[in-house]
Amino acid sequence: MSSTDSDGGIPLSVRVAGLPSGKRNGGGGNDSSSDSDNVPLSIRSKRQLSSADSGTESDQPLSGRVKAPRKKVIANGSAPGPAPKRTKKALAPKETKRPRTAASATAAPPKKPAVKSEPKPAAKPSAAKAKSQIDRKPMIKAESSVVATSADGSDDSDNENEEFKWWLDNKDNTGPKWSTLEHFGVMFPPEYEPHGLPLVYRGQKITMHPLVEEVATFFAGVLGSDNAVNKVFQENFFKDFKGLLDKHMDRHPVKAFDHCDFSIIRAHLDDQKAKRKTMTKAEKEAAKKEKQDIEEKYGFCMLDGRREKVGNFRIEPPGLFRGRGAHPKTGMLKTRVLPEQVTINIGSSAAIPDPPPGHSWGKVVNDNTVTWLAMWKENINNNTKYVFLAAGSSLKGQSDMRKFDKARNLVKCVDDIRAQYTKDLKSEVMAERQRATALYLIDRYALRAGNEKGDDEADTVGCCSLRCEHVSLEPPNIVHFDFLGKDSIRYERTTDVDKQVWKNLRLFQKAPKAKSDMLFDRLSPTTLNSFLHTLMPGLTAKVFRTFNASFVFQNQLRNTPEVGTEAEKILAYNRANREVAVLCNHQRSVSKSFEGVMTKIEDKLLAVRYQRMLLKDHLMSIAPMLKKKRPDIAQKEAGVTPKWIKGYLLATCEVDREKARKKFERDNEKLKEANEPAIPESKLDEQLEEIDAREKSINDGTYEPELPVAKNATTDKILEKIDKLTERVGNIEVNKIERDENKTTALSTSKINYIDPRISVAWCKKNNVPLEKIFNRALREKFTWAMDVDSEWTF
DNA sequence: TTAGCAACTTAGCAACAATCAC
DNA sequence: GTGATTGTTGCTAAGTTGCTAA
Repeated sequence: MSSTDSDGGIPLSVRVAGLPSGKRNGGGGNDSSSDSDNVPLSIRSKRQLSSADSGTESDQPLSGRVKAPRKKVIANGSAPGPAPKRTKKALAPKETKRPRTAASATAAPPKKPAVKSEPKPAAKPSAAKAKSQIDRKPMIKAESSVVATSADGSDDSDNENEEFKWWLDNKDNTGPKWSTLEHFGVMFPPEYEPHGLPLVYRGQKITMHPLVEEVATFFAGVLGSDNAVNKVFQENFFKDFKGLLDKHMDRHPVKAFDHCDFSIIRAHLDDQKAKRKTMTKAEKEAAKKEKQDIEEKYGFCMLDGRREKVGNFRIEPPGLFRGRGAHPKTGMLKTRVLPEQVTINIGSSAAIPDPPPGHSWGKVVNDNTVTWLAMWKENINNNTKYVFLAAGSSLKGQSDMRKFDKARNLVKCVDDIRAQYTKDLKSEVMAERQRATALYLIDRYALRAGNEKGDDEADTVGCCSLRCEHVSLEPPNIVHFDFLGKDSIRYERTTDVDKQVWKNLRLFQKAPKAKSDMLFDRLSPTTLNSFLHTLMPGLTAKVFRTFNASFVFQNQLRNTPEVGTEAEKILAYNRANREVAVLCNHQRSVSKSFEGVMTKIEDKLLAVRYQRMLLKDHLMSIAPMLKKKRPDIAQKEAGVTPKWIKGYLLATCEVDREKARKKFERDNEKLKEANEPAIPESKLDEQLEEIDAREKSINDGTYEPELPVAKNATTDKILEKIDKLTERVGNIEVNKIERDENKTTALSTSKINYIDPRISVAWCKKNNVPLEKIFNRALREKFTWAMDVDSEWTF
């Protein structure tokens, strides 16, 4: 099934998206504006209207005039008027006024009271005892729960913990996240080791203070990337770099970025990289062992007595902030995190991990209402960074399962919700009409909620933060979206919408609004989500994305051929996955090697077809009667033209020459090592002459190609070989199509985050496709909880 | 009412590892 | 065995959501 259709090339999933019912749009055709004024509000709408009526301008009756965003009024205390971008107040890093966690010894109790199910120890075990204490605990294999359900036959009986299937417990998840928690803390990046190489400034070599040199080395590391030539990146880097120069180096001459030359340091980095590549086997083994030891120590924790994998146990190393898109802070120095900045969260009876020698932890808390093991604040945006458990852990799994179950609940009430917002599209209350329109877009196009952003962030938007300039309208009901979404990924789509939605969008853009004004000036994710809570417990804008992704996927899987090869079934699976990725606008940049790879695949395809052609021709010459039984034998091979054949054959000559030379060199090197006489050069010359003769015959047109079967092969043997080549052709074609279709679409994001894994498991069971063909190890680990569903399970 | 924050999920990319083709 | 290619993993930025203090 094609992913597009005749009316405008809009992806099918986007237009109709395999909806749970045919009621997606409700009032598609009936949209006279006089209607809208007379539609009786539902009881719910009326109640909302009355509560919303309590005194804000958002509830004014609809009219041509649209008030400027409220925020603007409040911020300036001046008359309403068009505001440019709705922004958060610029945030200066502020001291936290409301600690949510309790420090183990001195801090006040947490605001959100932690449920302490562990008995308080009389005294803290010493840090020195920590390791021995954890070592005594039963160990669970990293992929414990996977082992229990994996098909690889590996041992799954050596530990009772491996049988722990939390998803079979019908426990509500509102209580504490854990009862006991033990871990070794976090791992810090290694200290900087100065190399002593200079920065060259206006031709003058400047040896730097180690703290300055470190930052210069960060910049040398990005040379050659887009960042290095990004003016904002350069400016932000240089500001921080110069600050360090001024602080640590008296009378340095560095004034301007443009005169800084980091190439000596860069050469050193390249050299180091090359050295790492030429490590001996023993060195590689040692490095691997060291990595394993670190992962063994920091990579696991004991959660409620079970050994669970920790995710990002490494503290982020210092470097240059690589904000995406046009981020105003990109290039700024991300400073080194010290243990004193790190808060450790651990069970109250567990041994507190040792901080690095000479340091202490910022805080140690015992908060079992949260899932993080450690946290710190980064200096760029004052954001909190957390150390969480790995994706395959029970905590993450539970959260994932809840997410998909919630989306699945939406299936039951989505028709009512759609009916509700369809009705509200004509509401007399502007706020309601905007909310309904936004909800339509979120539901139909899987848009994100779209929170406000600050001036110190990249200018990206979601549904609620769309500005008039992001939407252009074309009668009667065509909408063109063009904006930068999360990660500054462009969302560009032309589509037909419900007529009332179109009218609403036109109304929301009406003067005096400027292009840079908010499209939904009476709406925010908070108000939208509050409304959604009234329709279904726990419902938020985000749930629609999960719901629609999973639903579209399940519907698209219906295109799986009942009789077909495994490759064809997987192609259908990937196509369904792609529909979802397109719906969610999951893009990736085209790899640099894409064109080359496609050319190679095309060459490979033609080469196999050429082989098949030779066999067909041969068969026709020895058994022409087969033409009736196997008409495919007489069919021409697409693309295998005389011109292509000649070019291909000549290219093989060149390849064979190169091979002969290399083999000759390699063989002689081996002989030299074994102190044996070398093969004379004349042997190579003989081979090359043969190839020359072949090349000549190709050019003459007298070349007799070699058959890919024995000369005396029976017709059955030849047919068998033809069939094998046909299968290869099919596989290469499928591969080619998939690659082309996936050029700019990232399938993995939706697979990891949006598509209910139970749909995939059921599909595999139904179609006899091994799960490992569609879920890699990490996904199988992440989704252990989904493995038990049967082939008939539906979302 | 709203700014600010905590606690999470979602996201693309680059480095690394595994596999493939020769 | 080696280099090329492909798949996987780790990293960390960038979102969403819910809550609370002011």
